[in-house]
Amino acid sequence: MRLLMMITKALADENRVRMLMALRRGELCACQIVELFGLAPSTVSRHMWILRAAGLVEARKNGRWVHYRRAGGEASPEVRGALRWLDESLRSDSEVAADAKRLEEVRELDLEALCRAQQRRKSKPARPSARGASRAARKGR
Amino acid sequence: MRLLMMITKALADENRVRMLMALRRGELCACQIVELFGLAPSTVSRHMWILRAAGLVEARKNGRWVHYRRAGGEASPEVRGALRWLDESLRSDSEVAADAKRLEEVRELDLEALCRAQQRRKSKPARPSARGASRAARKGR
DNA sequence: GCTATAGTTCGTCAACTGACGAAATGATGG
DNA sequence: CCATCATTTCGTCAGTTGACGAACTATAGC
Repeated sequence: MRLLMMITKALADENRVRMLMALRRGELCACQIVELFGLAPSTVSRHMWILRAAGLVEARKNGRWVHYRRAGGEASPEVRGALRWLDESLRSDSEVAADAKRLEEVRELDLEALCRAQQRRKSKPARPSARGASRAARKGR
Repeated sequence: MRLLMMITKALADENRVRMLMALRRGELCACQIVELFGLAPSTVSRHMWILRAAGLVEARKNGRWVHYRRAGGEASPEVRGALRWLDESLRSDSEVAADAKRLEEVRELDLEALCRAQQRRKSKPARPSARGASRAARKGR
């Protein structure tokens, strides 16, 4: 029961379900998921932690990047059953299809370029003339 | 996606999952569910409303009693798939088994007697010598 | 070593959820 | 009608959850 409840709670959030569906075609880097859903990196990290704790996804670290993929054949029957149910239920879902389409575009971007773009977006709201401000502030701890 | 999320949110509570499993062997009256789980009637009512809204259970009103049963063959594929997944995943779950055992005892009780017992439990915490107190208070609105 | 950077952890806040009791509803049976 | 009683609806409260930004960790490359 405990594992099953971890799975149902993990599936009880639309973003997490969409993330699982986005992983259907293969593994994704964290920054690609950030880009696809427009969420903060910390939020995506937390979502992936919940999915991992439930056994629904696995993570592979490669240098600075972390790649997530769905749990495979070695996963528990509960997990495999849940993923099968999702796939069957969302086979022709419009939101999932739209995500898949956007994902194709995201996949074509270079990982390095994608992360740099996110970095730029992060610093834009700050004062444009003070690029080093956040760095200086960090030093003062 | 919308129906699927209603289902996953409905399943994201352990009591609701246990209620669904308790309904596996056939329909149950609301007061039997109250007895089985030791929850307030209003709480059970709310849980059953959520399960009904997700299409997982159906209700049949018979006099003062409401009988709940699982959605059957006419239900959507999402619902049928979810119930099948639950049944497979909890086939040998100890909590579900314990509930089933207690349920056998509850089933043997007469419905009227069961409800009267709940009524008695409700008024016991009040002053023992003032049986009509709650009734009188209700009149004063 | 440093610096930059990809990702995670932590603290916080608003929104949601599950629990209950009180009051309302709706059916039964005088 | 009227009282009774099974169930539902409503209001409230505490606990949980999802979002974010700030700070931290770990890796890569100089």
